[in-house]
Amino acid sequence: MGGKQVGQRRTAQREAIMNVINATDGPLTVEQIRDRASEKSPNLGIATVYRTVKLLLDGEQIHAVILPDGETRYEAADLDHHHHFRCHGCNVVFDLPGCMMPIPEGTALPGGFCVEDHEITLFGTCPECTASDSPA
Amino acid sequence: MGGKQVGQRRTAQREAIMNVINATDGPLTVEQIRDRASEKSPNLGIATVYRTVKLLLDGEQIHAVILPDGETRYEAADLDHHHHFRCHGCNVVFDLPGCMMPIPEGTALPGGFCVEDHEITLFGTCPECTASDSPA
DNA sequence: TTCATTGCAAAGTTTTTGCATCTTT
DNA sequence: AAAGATGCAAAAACTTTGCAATGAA
Repeated sequence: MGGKQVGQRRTAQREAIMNVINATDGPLTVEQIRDRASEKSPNLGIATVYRTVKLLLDGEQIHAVILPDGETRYEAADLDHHHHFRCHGCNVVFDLPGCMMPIPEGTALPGGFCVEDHEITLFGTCPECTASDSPA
Repeated sequence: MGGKQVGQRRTAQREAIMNVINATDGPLTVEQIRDRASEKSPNLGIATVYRTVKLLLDGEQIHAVILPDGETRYEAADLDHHHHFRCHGCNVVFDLPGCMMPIPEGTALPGGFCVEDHEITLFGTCPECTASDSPA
C-alpha cells in the first residue's frame, strides 16, 4: 500500500553518497555529503542526497547525529559505541573511540530517573587547529 | 550603527516569557514557551517569542540547549553547570544537577584533542513514566 | 520494456524580518 | 510625544514532494 518501492537499484549517486559517508572518521552534514559526493557524481541534486540519506536511515545503515551546535550530521551505523568532538577552530566533528561515561545504562539516578542511553559531545581544539593556533 | 535598540521596556509579553523560562526545572522549546506564556499574555505572537528569546540570548540571560533529538530549547543562564535527561516516555527534558564527566577541561585526549567543554544528555524513563509504565 | 531513481521546481516547515500600530517611558 | 515593542503577514532558510525524464535490471 502506498508509495513506490525504493532502495533497489545501484546508481552512481547512491554509490557516491555511501562511499563518502563510509570514508570519513566523523559524521557529515547533508551539505558536506553533497559537496564530496559531487566530485564523483557531478550533477548530484540536493534532493537526491536528502532522499538517499532517508533511505539509509530507514535501512539502519546510517544514524543521525545531532550535536549541540544544532546541525544534523550522519554517520555509518556499523561503528562501535563512541562519542564526538567538535573543534571550535574548524568546526569539524571527529569521532572519539571509546566511552567516558561512568554511569552504566540501567542505573537509577538519585531523582528516580532510569538511564537507558546517553550521548556525549566534547568541544575544544583539534590537533591541526592547536598547531596553527600557536605561532611558530 | 544599524538596528534599533532593544530590550529596554518592560512589557507584559516579556514578563510572561521570562517568568515561564524561570519557572521550569528543564529547558523549554519556543512552542512550550509560547503556550505557557500565552496564559498570561493571550494574544502573544510567535514572532514576539522568537524575538524575545533572541534578546535574552544576546543579553546572556538564557542559553540555547540543543539535545540529540534536534529540538532547540532554552533555559535560564544563571543555573549551575548541569546536564539533561530526556524521558523516552513523555519527551520532557529535565535538569540533572551536578556533573558526571570524568575528563576535566583542559585535558588533552590521546588523539591530541584539547578538551575545553562538554555536553552530556542522558535518555531513559522519568519517575512519573516509570510509575505509569509498570502496571499495578 | 519496466519501474525505481533522478533533477528541477513547487510546496512544506521553521525562523526571521518589514511595517503599521500600539504602548512604555 | 518619541521610540521601542508587538502582531500580522511576507520573506528567508532548510527539507520534502510532485512530476517528467532517465537509466538500471
